[in-house]
Amino acid sequence: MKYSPAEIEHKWQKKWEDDKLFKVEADNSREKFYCLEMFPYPSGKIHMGHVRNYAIGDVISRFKFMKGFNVIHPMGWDAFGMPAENAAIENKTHPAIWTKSNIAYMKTQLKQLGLSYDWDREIATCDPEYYKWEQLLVIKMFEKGLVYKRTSHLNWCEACQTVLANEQVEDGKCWRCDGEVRIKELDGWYFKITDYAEELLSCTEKMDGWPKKVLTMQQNWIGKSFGAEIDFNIENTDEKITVFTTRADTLFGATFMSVAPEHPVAKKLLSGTEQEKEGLDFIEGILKEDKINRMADDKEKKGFFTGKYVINPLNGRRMPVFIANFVLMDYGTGAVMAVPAHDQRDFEFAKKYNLDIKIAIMPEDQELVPAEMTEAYSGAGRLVDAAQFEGMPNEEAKIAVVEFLAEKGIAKSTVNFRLRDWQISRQRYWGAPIPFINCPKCGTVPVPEDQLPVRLPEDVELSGTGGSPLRKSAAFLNTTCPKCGGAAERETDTMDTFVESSWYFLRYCSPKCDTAPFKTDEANYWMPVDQYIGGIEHAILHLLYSRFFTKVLRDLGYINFDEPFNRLLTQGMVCKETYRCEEHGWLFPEEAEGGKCTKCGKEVTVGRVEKMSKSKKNVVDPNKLIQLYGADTARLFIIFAAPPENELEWSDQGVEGSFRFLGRVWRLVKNNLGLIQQNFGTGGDEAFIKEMLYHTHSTIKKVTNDIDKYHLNTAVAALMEFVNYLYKAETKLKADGEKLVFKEALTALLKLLNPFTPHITEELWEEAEMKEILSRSDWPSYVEEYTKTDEVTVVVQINGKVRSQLSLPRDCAQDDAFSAAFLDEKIKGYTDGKEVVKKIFVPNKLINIVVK
RNA sequence: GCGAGUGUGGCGGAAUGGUAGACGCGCUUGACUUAGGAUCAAGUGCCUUUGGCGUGGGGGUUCAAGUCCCUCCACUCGCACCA
Repeated sequence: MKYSPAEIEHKWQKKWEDDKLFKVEADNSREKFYCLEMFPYPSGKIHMGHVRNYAIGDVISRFKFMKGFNVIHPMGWDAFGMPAENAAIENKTHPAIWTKSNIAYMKTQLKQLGLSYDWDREIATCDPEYYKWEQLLVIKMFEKGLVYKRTSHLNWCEACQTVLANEQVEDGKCWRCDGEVRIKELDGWYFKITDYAEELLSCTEKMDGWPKKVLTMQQNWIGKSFGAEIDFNIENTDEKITVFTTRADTLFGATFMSVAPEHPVAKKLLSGTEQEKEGLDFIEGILKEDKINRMADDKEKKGFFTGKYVINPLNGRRMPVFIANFVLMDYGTGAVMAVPAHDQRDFEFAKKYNLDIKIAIMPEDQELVPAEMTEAYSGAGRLVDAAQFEGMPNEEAKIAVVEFLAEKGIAKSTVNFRLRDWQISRQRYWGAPIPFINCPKCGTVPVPEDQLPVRLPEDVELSGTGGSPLRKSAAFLNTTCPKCGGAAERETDTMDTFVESSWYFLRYCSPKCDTAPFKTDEANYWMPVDQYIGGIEHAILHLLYSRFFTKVLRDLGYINFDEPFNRLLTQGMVCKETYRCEEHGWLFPEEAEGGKCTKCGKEVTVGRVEKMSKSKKNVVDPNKLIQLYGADTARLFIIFAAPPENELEWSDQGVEGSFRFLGRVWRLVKNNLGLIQQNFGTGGDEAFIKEMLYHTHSTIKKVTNDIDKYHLNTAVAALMEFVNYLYKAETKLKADGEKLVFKEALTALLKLLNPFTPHITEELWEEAEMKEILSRSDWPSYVEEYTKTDEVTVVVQINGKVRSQLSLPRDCAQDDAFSAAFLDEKIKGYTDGKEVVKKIFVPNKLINIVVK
């Protein structure tokens, strides 16, 4: 009978489901393993990136399951977000309907892959039973001072009609729609993630289960720097401007000051002056620019002189104050002291506007002359023109200058972070409502716990224009203040969807809990996640936010651990070459059959290998793949084709190869069903039996170790080798004892292969009349002794080059090995008449003879 | 510019400092076949083949280097006027 996956895969999926094979409960007497894959956004159907992510997770889960761990392996839906709302506007449906039907379809797709999820733990974040608890957490955070509202200059995506967090602006464009982002002054809600900056940073040093790359990215994003805040008096006033600097040692060289266009002091300085209008226009011009433009590489530095001066606190120098396009309101204090001699940006600015350049740091090996400088000098040196600090090494002066000014109360050393508070307001409908009431008398009042969830109103017509959709529902908007009972308005912003994904892994621990977000004892049992798997694109956003939430929930007393994810595996992208027809543009692979466009017959241009994407049409539909080859082949190919963290290049021929391999497994076991069902005595060719034991046990060892290290591709390679060997061994079987060992080899093969291709192995297992379900059976163990052969091949090198090979008894003595080597004919040819200078012996491996 | 990483056959990829190229794809030859895009067997780094050369280039450490060190080159990713 031929291997036909379609027939067997459905059967086993149903069986596992009916038996609730992967349903788990917390059990303190057993060691747990939490395997988690990043949950998907229900966009409509799954793509190969999902398949790869879940295939990797499933191998690990099933492996740990067979190893006897209490494995929690949940799945759910990151169900709030823009596409549902856009689809609703387009199709005049409700986002909930669109989302739910997508979830239903994608769930059938996931089930077709035979993934070992405990579906009883499924959650969807758009479910009020989910966001109710999120709202509660936000209120708890508010009570702790970790949530606040303020007006500021925010990133606004015109296409999405909403605000974006800093992290969500990539290359000046919206992370989701690639639309242009500009600055808009708006009210917004914030999470005080900056309170945790220090801990989020310091914990990265202990997170050795994460890829270094991701940790570095997070460290850079948090961006800790040591420096000082220094006050500068505004000339002829009592007011001051505070700057942040990491180079207090260069203060003697500060000749002007630059402030961000958004800085409140900018308008204040201009106020009432004759250049006020011109100055305001200048500010306006910069703020109006979109983010791509403003952040452009070669952006020219532009400034506007406010007409006002500040006084250098060290030497009393009058420093003109400029509004400058390159100063960031977001970083430090939004104002910088400009030291053109020692800062390249200030240097360029000074050259352009003809401002003073004063040397403050003189290097040992050259003499800086302002007029001759072509770029700023930012290296080390001694202070010059520096009063009592004259001649001091600049590193010392960084501290000394601040201490001196601190005594006068005009400076303090500070630590500054690049990390900003997390802006969570979105002016959209399809998100969790922010649970506050704005009362004209009492201000911001949290919605009382017993009134949660604040549900999304059903009566909103989505148009995509005209501001926040929730404002259009009178029933939602108008309410009474829980404090004073007076008329009040509900907050109409909804939360950034990254809030939902910041704690979903906790909800999985108690998905049905209706008294709390989750049960503390269950979370403390299951968490932290032992293995988290997902795309590198979440290196900062989702992973940083989740770490923040975990720490907050710990401090709120919900949980007792510091970090959510012990180990992180960032799987690589799934790529494929692109096809293009000059007339029809990008083509789907099936439209480029035989190098000709199926629409017009023209020659197809084969492009580079790129990430599979709808826009370039270089996609392979998981449904079709499963139809053609079955889920087992799809899983096997994806695991085998590349290490999990590498890019995976799609290869139709590679898929065929994986399918062929499963066919070989199928025939091998089918041919020997009778043998497996029989019982055998002992006896037979001892060497042959030893050989079979060697192959079996070293394969068990290799596959076990490889899966532990997540070298999944080499584990599969070892299984392929094993199957190749078993085909050879099969032809030599005679005696009972040989058949017995061969039978054991086959059962080991099925077990080892099961995490990768569970359906075919389960089917063969059943046909072999094994009693229990394979997925529930034990992982095979190996006997170390069997993994060693009696004879070993020892290579003989002359001067480091391999010249011969010897077959020697395992662990033979050094002297015996050398004598054997010197007796070897080939070696004699190299050693005769030569002086042996040195002899190296590596047991069971190698001999190196150095001759002269 | 700063930071991180990667460079191995025709391709994807293997190799605790110890036989470079496991495994797979592709290719070659053969077998079985009405047929082969099924299956099986053998072969497959390169060359001027008793041998020589080979892991991006150059240098170094070592008995021994894909692996460690220095340097250069190329590519990828992340951050990017962060004061």
